[in-house]
Amino acid sequence: MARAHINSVEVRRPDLRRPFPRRFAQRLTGQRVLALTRRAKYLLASLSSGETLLMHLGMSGSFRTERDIQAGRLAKGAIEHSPHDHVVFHMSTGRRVVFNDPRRFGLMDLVRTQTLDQHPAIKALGPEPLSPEFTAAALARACRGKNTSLKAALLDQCVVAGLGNIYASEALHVAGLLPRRRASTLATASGAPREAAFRLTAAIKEILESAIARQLNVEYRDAPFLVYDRQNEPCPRRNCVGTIRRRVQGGRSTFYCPVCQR
DNA sequence: CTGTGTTCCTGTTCGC
DNA sequence: TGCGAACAGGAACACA
Repeated sequence: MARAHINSVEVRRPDLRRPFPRRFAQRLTGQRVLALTRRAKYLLASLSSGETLLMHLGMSGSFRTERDIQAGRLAKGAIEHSPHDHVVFHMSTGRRVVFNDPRRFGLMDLVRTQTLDQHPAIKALGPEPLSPEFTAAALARACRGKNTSLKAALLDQCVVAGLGNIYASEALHVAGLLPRRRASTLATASGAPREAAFRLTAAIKEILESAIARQLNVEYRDAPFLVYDRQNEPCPRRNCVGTIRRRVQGGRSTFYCPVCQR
């Protein structure tokens, strides 16, 4: 849990995907970070001011921390820095937290912690996939009557929060479901979950848990995916003779096995 | 309202 | 080697 103070903040450009909120640096300066949490793909730092710093990495964003070497006697502007280091938090611990984002699809906003749930980016989010609330029944309900594909439904953050393009393909493969299958086929006419909904819910939980475990283990961090980025390779499922295909769906690459996914 | 396509931006990789 | 095209892990927005 974080307890450091933000001594100062450098904001090196006026915007990322959207403008920084007004008086951004001033509102952060001197604040203590009470907690660092997450909702879907949003990082949340709750501050002693009663505001929460809401951050999103977009596609190319990242944070790093390093020892905060003070400018000292160097002239202002004499320090070289990466053109994509857009925000630097100077912390009371003597370290700095640097936000780097070449494509600038990231996002930072400040919202009152009390009304965080009303924030437009947060309020429409569906259940966390690893929470007990994310069940086959919940998934079926969210997909009931949806004319769109399963792949699109999984990327819809209202249906389930936090799945991205890679793990949508991975989960559909584990569940044995075709990405283009209609989302509505997860539910019966009355909205009850069909077997496919149970399989997909379990597959999502399984794929995310193993992904997290992998990220926690340096040795396996770069292990290959099951189907993502593996077009023309043999299907990894035991006894399946299929070949992984790639197709563009809703403008995003989708990978699947046409033999074992139905 | 629902579903699909476009757009934001820059870096890397691929094919000629 | 150089060059342009295609593509990249996200989500807001415009539009049919």
